[in-house]
Amino acid sequence: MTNLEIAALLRNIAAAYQILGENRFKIIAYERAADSIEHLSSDIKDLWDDGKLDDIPGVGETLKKHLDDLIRTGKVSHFDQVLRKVPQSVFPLLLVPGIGPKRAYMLVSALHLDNAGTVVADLKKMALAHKVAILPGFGEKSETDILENIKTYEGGQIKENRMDLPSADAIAVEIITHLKQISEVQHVHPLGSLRRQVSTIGDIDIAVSTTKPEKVIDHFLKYPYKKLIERGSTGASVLLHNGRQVDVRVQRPQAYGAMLQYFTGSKNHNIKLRAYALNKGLSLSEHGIKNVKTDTVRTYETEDAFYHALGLTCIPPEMREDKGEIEKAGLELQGTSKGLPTLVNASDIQGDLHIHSDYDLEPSHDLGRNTVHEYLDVALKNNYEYIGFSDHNPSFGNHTEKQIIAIMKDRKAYYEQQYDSWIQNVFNKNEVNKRVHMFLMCEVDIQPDGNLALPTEAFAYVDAVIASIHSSFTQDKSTMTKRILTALQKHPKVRMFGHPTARLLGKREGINFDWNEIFSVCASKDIALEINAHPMRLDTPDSVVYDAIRRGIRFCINTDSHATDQMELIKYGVSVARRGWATSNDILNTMEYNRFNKWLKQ
DNA sequence: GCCGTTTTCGGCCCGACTGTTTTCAGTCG
Repeated sequence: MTNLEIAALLRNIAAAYQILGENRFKIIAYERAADSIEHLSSDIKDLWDDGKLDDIPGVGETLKKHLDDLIRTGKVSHFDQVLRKVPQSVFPLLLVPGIGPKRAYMLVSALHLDNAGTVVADLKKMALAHKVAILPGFGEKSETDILENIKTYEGGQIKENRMDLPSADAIAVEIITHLKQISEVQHVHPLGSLRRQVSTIGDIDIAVSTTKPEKVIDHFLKYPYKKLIERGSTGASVLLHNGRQVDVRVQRPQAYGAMLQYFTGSKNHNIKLRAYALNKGLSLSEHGIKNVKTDTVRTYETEDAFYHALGLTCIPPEMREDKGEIEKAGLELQGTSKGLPTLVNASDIQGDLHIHSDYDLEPSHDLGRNTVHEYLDVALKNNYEYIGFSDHNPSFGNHTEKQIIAIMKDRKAYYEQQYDSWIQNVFNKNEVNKRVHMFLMCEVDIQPDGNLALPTEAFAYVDAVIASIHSSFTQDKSTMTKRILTALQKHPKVRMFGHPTARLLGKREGINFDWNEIFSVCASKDIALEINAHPMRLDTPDSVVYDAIRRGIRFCINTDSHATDQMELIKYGVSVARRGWATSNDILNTMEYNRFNKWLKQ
């Protein structure tokens, strides 16, 4: 079962409990666990393998046992018992927006919608026949709303169809540009999962500070949208024509800090933070901090001031996932050395080591689209100290070993000649200063048997190799683990493991292997894991980065660019590192040239 | 059912919006 399927199952249990009138905190507990599992950035089976299911926020002894049964046997008898107590046709209805457990149960019972397979279509018929409006608690408006929402439901599940980060950025930039057209907008920030830089984004959340909330909301609603979801005095939500939801929330400038904090989340971070505050007699909301005893609310203009008022240093948004950041932020303010780590920044990056140029070495996979000179120009513009060209190896099937060796030799000569001519073009004689150094690398396929798709002799013509998997993704766990271990130890010039899980977000699940064994070999051979910054990959995943750092593993953040305009995507790789709590010491390509060179060619 | 820098028992994040209601329940984030 996937994380999403398990989350859905737990939500159904929560819904059943709600219908059955169970203790409401038990219901909340199931919902919270479902939320956590849905947003997990690693496969729950990996946590189960390591016996770390109760590391998941909201999963305790009981749920750990149930989940263990579920993963081992595919079923939990306690769950089945609970689910059997309510009509099965309520569950499909829960997927329709605006219909929760209570209303679903009411509709199913009152209208005798007994067929779980057709229940949504049956409800639609009933609504069209005006049989819904007459039910207690329903009315004309709810009947038309239900029809409207069924249409949305039929149009596809928006929730399962999350965006990559650049798509979300593009929408946010458009909305922000629109909002800034009026002078009443003082500050505006994208928040929610986008601000935390989660690997995929559902809704776009935006906060605005203003003294004229009504005017700002009116102006926001002039932006073209398909459907108004809701509108109130504190904000509005719309569905755009592209199917994406945008929530805009407004706040007075003097309380904007609380708004930023509240709207950035994550949900689990906020729940933990509010419980933490409650212990101190303080109640948190998007309006400020209330002293429970005196019932007075203080407002905060900035997030910094908001966290400080709780006795915490301001926690970077990428860390707000309830992984112990609140406790650490408290320690820091007490002056102990065990506070929050100083996260790596995009400006710390000194080079990009995974670049595909248009030099045709008859590779196994796609060529890049720009010339060596064009990439060097961008590297110079980015203030990089070095750049690594890592074209795919020449295809193994179409060449003899001898041919491959010859190709690699020619390639080395070509790159060196290109590099020399670039240096001469860019700098006049007096200024010759090789500010951008070049590494000649190669991204080499890890074959199904763990061999590398580059003859040993050809390694003489590269500085270093990135070993990556591009085929046979479905091998079983032990075969895959052995395959990777073999490849990483095949040649001393293998210095990085490229996009380790080979996942493509929303398209292809990651491959299955034993991370602990890979960590061990990376630690003993000082091999880096790549954080591939391509927004469809973001691989190594952030949760693995977090674990790996605790094992002493270091990383290299690369773009895997196939064109020069992709080099700017490095920022998304930096975000992954930050979400994994990486400092610049954990990221090898923050080192200046001499130190990096020494590491690469050790 | 979860959870602990005053607790292993006794609490549990907080508020907005909507529709159907005359004070609240359901849903959502």
